[in-house]
Amino acid sequence: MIRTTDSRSADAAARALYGGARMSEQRSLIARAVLSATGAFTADELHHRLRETSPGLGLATVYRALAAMHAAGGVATVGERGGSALLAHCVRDDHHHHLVCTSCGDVISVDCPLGETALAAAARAGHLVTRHEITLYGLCARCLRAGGGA
Amino acid sequence: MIRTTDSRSADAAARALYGGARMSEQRSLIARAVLSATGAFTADELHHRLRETSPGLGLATVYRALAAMHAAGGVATVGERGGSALLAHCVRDDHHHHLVCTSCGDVISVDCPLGETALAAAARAGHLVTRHEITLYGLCARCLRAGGGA
DNA sequence: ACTGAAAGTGAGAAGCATTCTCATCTTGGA
DNA sequence: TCCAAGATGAGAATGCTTCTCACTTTCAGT
Repeated sequence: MIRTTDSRSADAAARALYGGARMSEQRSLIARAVLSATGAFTADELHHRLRETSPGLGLATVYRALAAMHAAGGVATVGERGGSALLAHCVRDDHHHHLVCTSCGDVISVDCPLGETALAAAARAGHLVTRHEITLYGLCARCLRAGGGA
Repeated sequence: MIRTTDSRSADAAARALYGGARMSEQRSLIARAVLSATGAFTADELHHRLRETSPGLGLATVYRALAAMHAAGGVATVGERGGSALLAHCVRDDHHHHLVCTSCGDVISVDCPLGETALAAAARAGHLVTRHEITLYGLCARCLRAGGGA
């Protein structure tokens, strides 16, 4: 395997994304691309990015690696863009959601805004909420300052 | 056009779903199926249901009619099931969300649980939330009483 | 280091929901 | 009634994602 500078710590971080499963050179590359990604990405975007340095990498491999990381909690689905799932690197293991910046694509983790009281209306009516999905879109602080609000 | 009992009021209700656009026999049938649906449905489910009485009805026609109703605000996307979009009849024109009963498929409209304070965390960090999507899954009061919680 | 079974890979086919194309009706205002 | 805009049905096309298959790589146990 070709090793680059800082490969040991990068390997450890990459391996962590898969939750300790078997590691291949391709999965390592994919994990590093996920770790170095700024913000959200689609599987296809990640594949294109990786193709620049690894022309032989298959799209199915990217999907499989992302699925493995998803299962291990290393990446999360944070929304959708143009019909494709938007993914992002995520290490928080507590319950939270994501704010996707529609300007730069960056992803900010936010605490779940749904508390006991917020769901009181449903509870009062006798319903039980067992699962919820929240996706937030907006502008991150940087883009907001840069004039995104103009 | 074949007319059934109560067709005049049904027509009016059906027409309203499209927001006053041109009306065809097929669109009328589709709108009535939407109005009589109990809970959420996918485009394909609706098509199958309609096929029983209207064998010639095309799937594309159902998709087009649903898109028209969606644009007019007569139906809303309330979640997803097995890769297909879950739709439901919805007439509330204020901002709200939907609770999909995972047992019977019924859909309950709920007020948006996100208030000013709920988004304070994002605001404090300097971010701006411009759009959000919330999908709630759980059990409706009826299924809960019927032992769904067992 | 060697071995073998389990797991990963690449290419392309397949699956699926949804949209588009096009020739042919319908609709509804003039 | 007339007719242009709009709707329809069948199937092709599209795009995302998953599966298949033959082959290669990984790694625990030796």
